[in-house]
Amino acid sequence: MRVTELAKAMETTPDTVRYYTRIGLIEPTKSPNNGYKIYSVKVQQRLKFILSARQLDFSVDEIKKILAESDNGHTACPLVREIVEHRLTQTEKQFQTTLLLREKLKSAIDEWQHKPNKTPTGHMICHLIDSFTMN
Amino acid sequence: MRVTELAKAMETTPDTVRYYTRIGLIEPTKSPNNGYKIYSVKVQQRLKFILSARQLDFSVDEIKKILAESDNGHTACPLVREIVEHRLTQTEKQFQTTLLLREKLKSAIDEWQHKPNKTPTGHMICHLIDSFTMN
DNA sequence: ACTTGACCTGTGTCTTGGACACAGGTGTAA
DNA sequence: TTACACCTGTGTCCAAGACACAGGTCAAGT
Repeated sequence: MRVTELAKAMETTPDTVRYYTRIGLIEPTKSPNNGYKIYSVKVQQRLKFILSARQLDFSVDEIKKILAESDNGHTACPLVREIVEHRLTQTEKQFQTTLLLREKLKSAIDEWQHKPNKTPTGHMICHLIDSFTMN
Repeated sequence: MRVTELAKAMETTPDTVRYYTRIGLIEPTKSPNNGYKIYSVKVQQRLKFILSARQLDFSVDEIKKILAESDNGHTACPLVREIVEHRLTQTEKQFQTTLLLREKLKSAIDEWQHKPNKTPTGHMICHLIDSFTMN
């Protein structure tokens, strides 16, 4: 398979496949006649794994480590468990941050509803934001 | 004021001040003797505005546009209203995404609890992830 | 055989918002 | 004077691809 073909089969983009190839996560062979990259079924399975891990928001670097472990014949499971735990705590934080931002934005919109537009003065750029200072 | 002094006064980092300076959001003058950048009170107010907008997750590029409008003597308020609306819808999406990810991670951890660690085989890298396919 | 044109290829560069590294300058104390 | 802590500007780096681009491929049409 060539890059676009593989991308379609795995429901991702050619650029993503190229990127993973570029950083050495997957290793195609070179077609001798035109130099195009050729991906085997084995590589396709590997890509599937990578994409699944990405769905769980594993970083590419983390995935690289997992694959390295696996390539050496060792269990990657403990590492995977560790990463997923870490990612959950991070996601919780992210969740709180997003929640807070949402509230900020809502209350800004709310607060600005009955305020007029103003021309900037020397010491004020936009009174909406200038007067909207939160913690 | 010099860079670190300004950063401390505005509760941000010198690197942030340098960055905004580098991209032209704020314009210090040069000290003639040592070439250091000197920030006026006017610039400090401008930086305060920028940081406030960043708190609402405005992008630096959006802020640049707002400042440009204001620098030309026009109201930036309509633009600000537009951006904040847009940012809210984006944040809502982000919120849903984070929510979904959190659930995924939780159910992964849950599901993996009673599964053993396994050594990789030729067609399997980590059975935890390999068997965890969602939507 | 030739040509058109659509699609495909690899490689190089760009993105965000700063963080970090680094060589050298400044300033105060001894 | 020297030592040393701190400060400075500039250059580079980060993640995870997206995008641009010059050139290659291939089937259809002539």
